[in-house]
Amino acid sequence: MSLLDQIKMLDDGVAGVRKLIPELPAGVEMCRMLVLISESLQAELEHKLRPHKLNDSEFRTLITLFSRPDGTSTPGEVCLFTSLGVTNMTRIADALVKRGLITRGPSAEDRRRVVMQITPAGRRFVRKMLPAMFPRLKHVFAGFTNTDRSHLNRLLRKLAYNLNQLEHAAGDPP
Amino acid sequence: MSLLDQIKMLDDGVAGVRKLIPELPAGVEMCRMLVLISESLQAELEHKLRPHKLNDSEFRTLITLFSRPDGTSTPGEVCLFTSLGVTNMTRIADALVKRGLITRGPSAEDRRRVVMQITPAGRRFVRKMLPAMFPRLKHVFAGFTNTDRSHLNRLLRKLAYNLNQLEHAAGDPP
DNA sequence: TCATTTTATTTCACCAGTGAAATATGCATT
DNA sequence: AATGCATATTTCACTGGTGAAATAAAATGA
Repeated sequence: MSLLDQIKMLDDGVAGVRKLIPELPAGVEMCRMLVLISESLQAELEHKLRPHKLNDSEFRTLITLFSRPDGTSTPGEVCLFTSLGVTNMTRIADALVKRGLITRGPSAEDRRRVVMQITPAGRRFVRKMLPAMFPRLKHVFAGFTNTDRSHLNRLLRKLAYNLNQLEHAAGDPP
Repeated sequence: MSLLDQIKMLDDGVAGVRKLIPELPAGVEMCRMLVLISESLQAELEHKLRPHKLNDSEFRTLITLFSRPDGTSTPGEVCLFTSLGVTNMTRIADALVKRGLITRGPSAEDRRRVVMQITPAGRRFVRKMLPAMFPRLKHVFAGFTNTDRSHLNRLLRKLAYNLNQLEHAAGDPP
């Protein structure tokens, strides 16, 4: 089923609920739509990655190392940038090491730490893969004017701000 | 780490990549931000559900049945509305049956089918749970004017439209 | 210095989603 | 009515994320 079909069914479903519970706030459809769009974006990315036998997590990890000045970082730090859970990092790094895209070894300064470093092959991979994604990425925003873009950016950040408050509020907002 | 922190790290990370690959299109941050927001929304919902020992999938399934005129549907149909995979439906229905929120039995007309029906307890549960979520849901859109809302709605649907085209295009867009 | 606490990574058991294949029924065509 | 195709659900093996606990090294400080 296509994304638009999914959204259609979502709208129908919410309409059905609203008939029974009219107080249902207006934002539900948008929240769910946002989730659907996000899933579709992820799927799009994974689709591009699959032929190379990498998944989103592994790619994000690789890119994070790529973007560091010296191409190195530690599992904990990578997780800060990628929003991945630390516990996954071991497995992800295992996979990248096996593919020869990064190396991993103990840190000299602090022996609790592990340093991950992108290899030349890893750098080549990123430099080849990333640009290959640009056309599709651009198409996602096709027909968006500059003000469209900046509106969307502003509204998403506002949403994030509100959500952030919710995270920190224990119970219901006043 | 809070959502705003995550977005901060995301922005920093993308900036780092852009230094090395300046052609990186403008939309990346927004795409990733969208995913982060979606994850946060999901987490928020699951947080509300956890005390009741239900997860998002189970709740969506329950609400779908709730919204049907006769409170019944089939696994396949529920999946259309919820965007869940059919293969998960067995397990999800198992859980809901065990909790006494739905019943499940063979269909009289078509014996390939299974009919799921929400129980009175299930209806009570929805009627109690849903309104409890409204305050937080409203807070997500706090500070949004009506035009904000309709802009966001329009832009998200436009995004969905573009993504939908990508799904159907085999390779890169022309 | 030695005990305590903090930090970094890993391991493990569990939960949830996925695609491929199995099963079972219905439907259509000969 | 028999064959083959379509539909609906389930099963299964696999992948990936999560929290709690294990491990190990550094930092703190009496």
